[in-house]
Amino acid sequence: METILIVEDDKTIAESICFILEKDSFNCKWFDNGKDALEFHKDNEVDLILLDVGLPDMSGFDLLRKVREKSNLPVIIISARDDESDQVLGLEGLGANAYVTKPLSPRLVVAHVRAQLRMVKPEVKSGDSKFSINHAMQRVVFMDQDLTLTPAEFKILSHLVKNPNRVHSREYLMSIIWDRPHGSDIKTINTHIKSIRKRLHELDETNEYIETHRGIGYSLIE
Amino acid sequence: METILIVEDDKTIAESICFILEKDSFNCKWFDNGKDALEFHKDNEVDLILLDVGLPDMSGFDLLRKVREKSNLPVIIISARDDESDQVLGLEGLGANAYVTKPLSPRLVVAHVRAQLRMVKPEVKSGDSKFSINHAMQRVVFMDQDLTLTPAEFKILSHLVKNPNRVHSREYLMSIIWDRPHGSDIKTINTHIKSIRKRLHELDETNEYIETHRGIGYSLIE
DNA sequence: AGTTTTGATGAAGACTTTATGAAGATTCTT
DNA sequence: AAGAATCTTCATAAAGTCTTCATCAAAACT
Repeated sequence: METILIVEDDKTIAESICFILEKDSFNCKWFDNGKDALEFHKDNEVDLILLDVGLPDMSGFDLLRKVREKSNLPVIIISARDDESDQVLGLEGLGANAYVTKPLSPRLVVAHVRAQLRMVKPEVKSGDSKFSINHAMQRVVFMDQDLTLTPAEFKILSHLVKNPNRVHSREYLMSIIWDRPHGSDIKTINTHIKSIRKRLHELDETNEYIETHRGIGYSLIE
Repeated sequence: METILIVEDDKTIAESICFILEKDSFNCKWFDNGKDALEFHKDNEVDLILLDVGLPDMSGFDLLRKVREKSNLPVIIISARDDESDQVLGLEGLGANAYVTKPLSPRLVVAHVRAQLRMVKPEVKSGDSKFSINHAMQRVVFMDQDLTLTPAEFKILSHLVKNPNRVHSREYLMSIIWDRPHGSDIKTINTHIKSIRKRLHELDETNEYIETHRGIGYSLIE
């Protein structure tokens, strides 16, 4: 599920956007200031940012600049001002991906969000990957065969399959296994990865599909 | 060079957009009707479409639908109407990527074009450097190939790539590797630079990309 | 030219992170 | 409640990475 980060100091607006997005089965995280949002972005996997440029603690543009130092993810700017030079600065200078002006309709926001995410994650579905997901059966299909996985293994592997070719930190993979915080050892993930690899090897000796990124986490290679 | 297809029946608008885009070194192709534009798109490589929804022969939405049957390329809709349900239909239903309303400023159009192309072709962005950063995989891309780097090497090289053509002291590069103060020998950096150079040489014998500045530090040359 | 300083290089060892197998703890099923 | 499956922890092995050191080469200085 995609995580959308909303940075918006107007609670009413934020809540209505969140409400719509979550009804559309996005995972929504709201911050009313730039500092906390940056913090969250640093430690968590975020798929898109909705950013109000008029924040109390720092300019939205500053926040965007900071985000862009580290990542490339889609950012949609929300602005009260329909000011052209602001738009150009945001889009061109700082690398925002879209710009919507207030008053904004929730439907339109969702439309923009979808339009951006469609570009970033085009081939979640049936590419020529050796993997696919059978949600109904809670199974991952690998080379046309159903993999027998434990619940934790399924959560991890299906996430990797949905987001291949990118690194996922152990912390993030942990958060996928548990709904609520759980003070377990981060190395637990190593063990789960080990058993997933073992199951994959039973069907395909030759290749290594899960790659280790030292000091960071794991990724699935297509 | 990127080819932009403009579908717009107002000659004045089309010309001014073309003028700006070509000054920005895009290759621009203008059609005043949907049929010819579709024809062109079928036989030529197009990187982005700027589409006026109010066309004489067919609705821009129909054109968009036809384009989407075959390809996924970014489409920016130009509309005289600031009508929300049109926007939602274009963005969500038909898969447009952005929506701008008239009257439109050329600078803003270029900003939107760049914002879209940046997503599709990440390397188009600033300059034609041989380096870019693959954030998702925590890798530096050099001449279209992923470099395998250790964590310390990635931290150093990605910093150099983000800030090319300027000298970075060893002290500063050290501070990038460690979060907290760490009483290590400053010459450690020399060794890291050595191994980064070695990896670069494996892909490109001829050139020297990292320059030594005696008594100061290192810089990356573009 | 000779001396001094600074950087490059290759290799060794210390250190850190990950893999692995197995045991204990927990949860689920029957 | 017993048994099975799963999850977590732990100890140890293995792999990978970082730092240091000795030596050589290059540049700067006298």
